[in-house]
Amino acid sequence: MRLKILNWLRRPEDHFPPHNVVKHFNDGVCATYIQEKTNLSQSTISTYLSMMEKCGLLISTRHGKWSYFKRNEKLIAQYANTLK
Amino acid sequence: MRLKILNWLRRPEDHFPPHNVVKHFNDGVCATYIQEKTNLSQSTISTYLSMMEKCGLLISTRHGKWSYFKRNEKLIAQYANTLK
DNA sequence: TTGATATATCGAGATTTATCAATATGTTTG
DNA sequence: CAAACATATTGATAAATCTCGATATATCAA
Repeated sequence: MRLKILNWLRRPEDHFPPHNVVKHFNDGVCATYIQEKTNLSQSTISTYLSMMEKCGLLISTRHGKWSYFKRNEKLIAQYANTLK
Repeated sequence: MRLKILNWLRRPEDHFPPHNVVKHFNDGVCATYIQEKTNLSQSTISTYLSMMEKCGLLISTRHGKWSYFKRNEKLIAQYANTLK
């Protein structure tokens, strides 16, 4: 599921509805949208996203009550390279 | 540990002693050497290696009583690419 | 300030994984 | 063939992971 999330976040506009307040995906996608798309519980997604941030795979930005998550391309590229 | 094994098998001559009967690494490295290097039990390594073969990550060749394992570069490249 | 909404944390159960010892099977060699 | 050696399979346990519901915390909006 976390790999899927990483994939969706490559091009958020292809996988998520537009945000209502922040009118772009510059900081990624809000946790709620990700939760809805995965059908996992809110607590699970919250944990996943913060784990992934701690790992360096994601970058999170808080805008008011929402947390947005986007890929940390630099780190992801490094991971992928290590594996390769 | 399995990632380590995959790494060692990139250049067996850098990580394993030479084979006594089969005088090359053309088919990879025998299970015993891998087991010794990992310090995992024989049964664990046997299971790991056959899992990895089933996954397509390794190719195994039996020469007499020995089983040799080498990387399946084609499949590995595909995996790495998918992840990337 | 309060209620509503978004996210975070905690504690727990079910499932999966890592790993072993014991044993079985296969292969060579004297 | 029998002993010796290499590998495979089985059954088991401890640890890790997945995932949840309940609850806590943070933030906005009226």
